[in-house]
Amino acid sequence: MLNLEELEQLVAFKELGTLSKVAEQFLISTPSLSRSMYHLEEDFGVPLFDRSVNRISLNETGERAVQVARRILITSQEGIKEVRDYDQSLKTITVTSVAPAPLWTLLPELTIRYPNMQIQHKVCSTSEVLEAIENKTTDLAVLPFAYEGDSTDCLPYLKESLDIVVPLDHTLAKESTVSFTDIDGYNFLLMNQIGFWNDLVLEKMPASKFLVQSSRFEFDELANNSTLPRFATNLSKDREKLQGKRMLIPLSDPEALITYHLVSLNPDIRLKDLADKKYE
Amino acid sequence: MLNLEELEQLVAFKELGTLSKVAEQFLISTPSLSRSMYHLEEDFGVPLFDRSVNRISLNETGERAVQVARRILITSQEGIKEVRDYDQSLKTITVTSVAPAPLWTLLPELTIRYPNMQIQHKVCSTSEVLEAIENKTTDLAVLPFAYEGDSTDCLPYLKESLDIVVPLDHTLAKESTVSFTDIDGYNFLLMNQIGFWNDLVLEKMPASKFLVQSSRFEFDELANNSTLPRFATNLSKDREKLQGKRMLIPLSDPEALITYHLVSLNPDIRLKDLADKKYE
DNA sequence: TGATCTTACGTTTAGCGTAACAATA
DNA sequence: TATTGTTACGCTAAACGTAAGATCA
Repeated sequence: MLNLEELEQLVAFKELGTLSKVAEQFLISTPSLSRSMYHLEEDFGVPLFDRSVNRISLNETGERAVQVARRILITSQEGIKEVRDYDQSLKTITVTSVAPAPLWTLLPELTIRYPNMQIQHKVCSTSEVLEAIENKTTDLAVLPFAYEGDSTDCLPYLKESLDIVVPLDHTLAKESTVSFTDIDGYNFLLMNQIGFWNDLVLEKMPASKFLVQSSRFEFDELANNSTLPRFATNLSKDREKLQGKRMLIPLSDPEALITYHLVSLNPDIRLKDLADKKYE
Repeated sequence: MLNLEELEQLVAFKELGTLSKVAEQFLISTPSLSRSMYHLEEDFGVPLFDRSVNRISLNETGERAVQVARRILITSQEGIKEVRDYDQSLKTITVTSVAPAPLWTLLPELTIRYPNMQIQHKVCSTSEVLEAIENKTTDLAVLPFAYEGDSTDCLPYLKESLDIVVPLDHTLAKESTVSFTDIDGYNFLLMNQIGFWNDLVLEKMPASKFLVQSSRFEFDELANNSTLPRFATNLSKDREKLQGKRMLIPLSDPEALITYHLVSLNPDIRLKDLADKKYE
């Protein structure tokens, strides 16, 4: 039966050319390696080397055996990785959400309810979340609408409504509500990595330009020290930081009020334990 | 590093269910197997089993590890076979011919010239021989025409011309030559496994029916004890067996006289040593 | 009570390194 | 003469089997 370590030595011999160098690399003696090479010939059942008294080299069959050895070693290494990854996946709950807000309550809840599990989360676009559901590459998904899978577990979780934040002397500041049509054309400050909302405002406000920020710190600095309007929601953490210098105006469009739905792809995670009770 | 024998034991455990049965099959003790299973968990680096005090079973990761183990073992077994086959191919000269006649001289010549090599031969249709050349699955090929490969070694080898053999009182017996058109419609006795000639007569004599024989003995019996016409060539071994009871009539069509060409796909086999000197 | 798995323990053996040797460049 | 591969030999560590123990059906 083949021995994977000897196969590695065979591949190393192909690359280094002499047993001495292989011995150096593997930190073993040359006699040991010499024996390994004989052993390989026994295992394959055919001669793999041309030998003169102090010279050993691969024959044609040996060259082929090196290719075969590489293939077996790769299969083995990938196999180990596959098993380890699978083991890890059993210990990890993966959450994929269209927006960050639902994660603020969901992740702590998961941490408490599954204390032995690692929680992994990701915010991305609606289409990417749907893809993750179809491919079952996530345990838990958060969508801005109900998922119409056959037997897929799906429950409403949270409502979020979009507002705009403008300086008190802004043209729009006198309005009590605005629509996307009203604000289309104004340039907005926009935080990156907010998944779903990104796509929505880009679609609804084609005439606007967005100053997209990836860093929260820089976003906050710009938000407080410029007259550029930005977005907020009923769940925004910085809702109270307006300090009377900014005005909050809700968006009247129905698309600006969405209900997040949880989708569970993992039978071990029951949504009834997680979903807000007011939806029961 | 993984051990292939332990992987086999893992697969066997999946199939047999208990270590005792695996131990029986592998002719080793159960403690040894118990240790192997612990060792596998070390190699993969993750738990593979659920253990109670006198019960061991695969967990989810273990089931996945069994699939991985099967894959590695198959890769390994196929690899060994590949190397052995390759080694064998280096010791074998494969000859693929469109007809048997060229082999009668070619095979003995090869046996003498390459005494350490096994000679393997096969007679098949022209298209199959061409395929073998393209795929390089043969060392030596015999075609009924010259092969127009770029740098491919190709030399003429032998001429063969087709005759028909009829009883003395046959309608055609008075002719000194015949064409395929003349004999189309007559039913013929035909030996199987003559490759190229089969295809030719079937193409040239669409109105004829052929009584195909696979056994040389039965063919000879029918040939001598029926009035059915058959084919022969200038190289036929049974040419002298006519005993005055049958008549040989050559075919006049140019297609009935062909020149066999040797094609070598193996640089170690030089055609100059094999091809008939009269073509030089 | 029989079947199953694990632990403990003594033994065997397979594999390793050192030393020595032969041959090459 | 330095480098390389193989053989010989003694030793170590890994692997094995037997025996014994614990648990479950």
